[in-house]
Amino acid sequence: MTPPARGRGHSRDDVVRAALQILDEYGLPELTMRRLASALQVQPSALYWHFPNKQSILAELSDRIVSRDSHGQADPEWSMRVRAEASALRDALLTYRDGAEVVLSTLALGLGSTVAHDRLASAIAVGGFDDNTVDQAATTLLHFVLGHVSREQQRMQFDSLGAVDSSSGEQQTSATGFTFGVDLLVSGLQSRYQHRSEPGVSEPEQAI
Amino acid sequence: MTPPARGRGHSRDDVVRAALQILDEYGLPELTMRRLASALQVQPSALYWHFPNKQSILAELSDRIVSRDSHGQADPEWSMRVRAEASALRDALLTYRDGAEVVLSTLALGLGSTVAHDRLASAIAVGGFDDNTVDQAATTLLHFVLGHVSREQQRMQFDSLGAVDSSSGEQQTSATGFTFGVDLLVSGLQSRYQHRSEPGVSEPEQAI
DNA sequence: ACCTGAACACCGTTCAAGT
DNA sequence: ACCTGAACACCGTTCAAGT
Repeated sequence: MTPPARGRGHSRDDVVRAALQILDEYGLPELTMRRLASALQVQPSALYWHFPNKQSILAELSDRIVSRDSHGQADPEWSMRVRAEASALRDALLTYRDGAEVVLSTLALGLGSTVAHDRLASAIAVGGFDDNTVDQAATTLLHFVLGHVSREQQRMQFDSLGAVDSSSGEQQTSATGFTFGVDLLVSGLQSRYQHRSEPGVSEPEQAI
Repeated sequence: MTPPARGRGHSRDDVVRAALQILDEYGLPELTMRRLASALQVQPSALYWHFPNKQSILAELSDRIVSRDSHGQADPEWSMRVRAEASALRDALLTYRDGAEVVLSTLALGLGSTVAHDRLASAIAVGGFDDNTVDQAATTLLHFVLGHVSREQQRMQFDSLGAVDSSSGEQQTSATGFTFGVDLLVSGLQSRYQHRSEPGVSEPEQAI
């Protein structure tokens, strides 16, 4: 099963991969249906056999960018797990040019999967918080990560055009700011709900 | 001083006010240069005498939306002040349809003023944190507020099209989620830096 | 100071028709 | 199953010229 069915034409996956390449190489504003079509040596209208519209292509890109799993083994400590998950998400977004913007705009339209939110949520859930807290905290953290990386990538693009000083400080400042924000949220969770977990080591407390 | 100089034509301010009205009435996707021009009974090219391009108009809108001051007198307690400032920003964004999106996209392009960030920062600064902490926390909070309200407005728009159940729960859930996120960040600040408060500034601030 | 007229170089999307 | 050809209904922006 999962039949190849490859006659001559392109598959849906070909479209997505070409789109990802244009995105990474030239950025989101250059990712047009016409340009994507010509990269596949096809008429623009041909794309509409594979996808109903441009936004659905962007939603697919968003899912692929975010779904790139990376992290090593999971830390038993929930707060470390949250940090690791947040960093993994940041890394995934940084993998493609304008990655955060793509995910952000897809989210703003209510499209795309919830995998990013869910990954953060399940890490937080290890801390034994109630479902509502887990969901809200995951949403807050997701907003922060997307906003932060979006600005990070914006600055990267800005710097790449006539940067005077692209020396040491910038990336460190970015990563430091990221860590700061994540830690702030983790601290907030710890201080307000720490009393819900037992003082032992790594015990199977969970929400769902 | 501040000469009227009103001959016959429109002022820069006329353009902005017309744009704000289109934004609020029909939403961001309908706010095109051509539509804006026709609302002013003018050719599209006339807009380029007032502004260099569309993005600069959006940046101006962003500033106006965010600059709407509202809050009553300032609470002496820094954490209450932060909550009030965050709520005021949310209210300002909710004043215009797609308000959060406009500000978010302007911020993403590195345009617009920093007044939103600065207001949050000065509220946090009352807590006596070091400059770096103030700046990072303000950025984190700003990202959260923009992300949250953006989703809120997206849902409002979605619900307005064929909503089955627009009854009680929704707005309460939204406002609750907002409060939760702000409180989470405030708690994070309190738990990690409470010991840093300055002796002579105001009064001893206390948590919870 | 403020705008017109006309054009340029694009967009996303639809749809009948082809193979 | 996958694509072409041609069109539709738009965009933002430029620029000489007008008053």
